[in-house]
Amino acid sequence: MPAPSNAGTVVAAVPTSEGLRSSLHDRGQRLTPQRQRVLALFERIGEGTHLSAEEVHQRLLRAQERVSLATVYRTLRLLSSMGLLQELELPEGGRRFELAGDAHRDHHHMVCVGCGRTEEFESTAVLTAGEAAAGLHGFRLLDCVLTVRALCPRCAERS
Amino acid sequence: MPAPSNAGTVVAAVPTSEGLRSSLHDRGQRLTPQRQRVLALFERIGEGTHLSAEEVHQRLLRAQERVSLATVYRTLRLLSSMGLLQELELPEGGRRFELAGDAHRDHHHMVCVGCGRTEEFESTAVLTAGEAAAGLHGFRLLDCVLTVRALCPRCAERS
DNA sequence: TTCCGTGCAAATGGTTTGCAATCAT
DNA sequence: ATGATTGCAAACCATTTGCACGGAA
Repeated sequence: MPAPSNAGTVVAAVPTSEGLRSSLHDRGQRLTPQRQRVLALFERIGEGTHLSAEEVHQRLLRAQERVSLATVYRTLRLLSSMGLLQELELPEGGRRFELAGDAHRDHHHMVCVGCGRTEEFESTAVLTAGEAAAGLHGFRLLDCVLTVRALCPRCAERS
Repeated sequence: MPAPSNAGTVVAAVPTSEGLRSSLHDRGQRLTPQRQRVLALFERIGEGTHLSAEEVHQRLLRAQERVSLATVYRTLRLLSSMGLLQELELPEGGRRFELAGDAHRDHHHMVCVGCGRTEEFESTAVLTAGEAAAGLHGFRLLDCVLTVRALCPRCAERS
């Protein structure tokens, strides 16, 4: 299922520990090992993967990095509010998060309602449409997420 | 082209009691007053409005139509699986439902993350993009929902 | 030293489910 | 009559929160 889309030339605009530290300080908050661990996890796995809070917790445990589940939740919310992570609303599971990047204002999902298989794709047309709608109502666009519900070839066959 | 519906007589695109009855019978299920009431509520309010399970329950109570909350949940799931309702995933509140119609393959939402105000808009460009993506991966498109996260004029001002 | 952040456990709130009674067919 | 459906309440589960301790600044 690897979409070959994630071609090269990705200039890391992703905050590392130092960037994260100053961002937090600007808000009167602190850099903690837990926060570093959560962000580092997302950086490690790259932009393509969506994780639930539970999955983040499990992966950290597996990596010998102890972070309580409650803190995972708090940190996911924090990093999202800072714009470092993006929250997704996929039809299937509950809340999921992925690393935010500039590319993500224009990064969409197609989910098979039969088996849950998810493909990602990009489309500037969608972003353009979102901006048009925002302008029309005087809104300031933050990001737009298109979720295409569909049947994958295998599931389409069975129905 | 999902939901081919009734061939021949093109009367109501929206199944009324009779249509609902036969659809249910095809699945070995029954037409009950509760199911009629829930569907009728959505038909009454039209396509534009999204209701949570709790809101459906409240509205039915207000209309003197007693349906337990548990049954509301069961019925919403049932009607969605039949394609009569469409489940939305708006960032703000939990699950919401609205009447499904062909128009909804191209019917999108812009949500203010500050106050929850929601505007709807249409864009054929989005549907086109979704179809392109579906074709690319061999998927069969069911519908596509674009959620634009944004700040409404009022909330934008305060930040 | 100051308080922000963490871990734990308890609380929460939306959604689901077991079961006996009820109703559509 | 038969089995699907309902209502109720208890069960569930993901997420949030109160509180005391520990650690960044």
